[in-house]
Amino acid sequence: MEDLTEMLKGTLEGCVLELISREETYGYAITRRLNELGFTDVIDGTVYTILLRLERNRLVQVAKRPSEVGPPRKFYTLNDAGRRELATFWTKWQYVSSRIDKLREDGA
Amino acid sequence: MEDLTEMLKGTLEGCVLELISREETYGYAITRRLNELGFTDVIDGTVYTILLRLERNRLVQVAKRPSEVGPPRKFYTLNDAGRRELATFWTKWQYVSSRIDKLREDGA
DNA sequence: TACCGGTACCCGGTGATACCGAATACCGGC
DNA sequence: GCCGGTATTCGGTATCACCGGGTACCGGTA
Repeated sequence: MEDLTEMLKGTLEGCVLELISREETYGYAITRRLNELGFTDVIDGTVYTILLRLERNRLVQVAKRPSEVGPPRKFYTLNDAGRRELATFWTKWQYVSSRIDKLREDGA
Repeated sequence: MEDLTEMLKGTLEGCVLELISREETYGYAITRRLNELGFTDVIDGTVYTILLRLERNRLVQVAKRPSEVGPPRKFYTLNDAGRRELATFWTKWQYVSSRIDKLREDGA
């Protein structure tokens, strides 16, 4: 699928939040997971900027732990603010996507 | 619904294309229509920038005609390139929205 | 020992996009 | 003559995903 970057704006961060909410995880693994899920062109640099933003906005808890196969990993967990943010993200997504689908179908 | 601007990035232009494809129309009317359709906070300034972009990218045909209730209107119609753009927009939307919905449901 | 690929993270800068605020202008009615 | 509704334009702003490069840890191999 050709360039989707503009369409991912505002939604990619929510996807990352969702993945973190499932289980404690780290940037490299999140990128891999997103690629598997069809977001094939999302690269690690993008995910790291999102993670740093989440950290700056105090939506996540961070724990650095060593890895046995490479440099240390930064593991992320949602805090209460993060869970609220995730909930409002899905509310917004539901709202926007339903309106767009509606506009597409009966359109006018 | 609170601030949706980030989530509309990359999709609002497609919505405008869709509305134009339905019938020849102009900026002010498009804004009104979008507001009715649930995009309540989208303002005329935003729509006009999109329209000028469509014009610059040669996706629309433009015809300026007088109005009986105000200043002249710029009516827009899709050309072939515009129709192709609209088609690829919906393809992308289908792709992205289905992946996000999937990620939400069975998530991992 | 030196190198290389895979793992893992960070940072400065870019381009695209929706939004904001102000300005211009046409029109009818009070 | 002013005000609200109609109609468009423009310069500037904020945010976001992306790009390119850099740093660093680790195991295997030549």
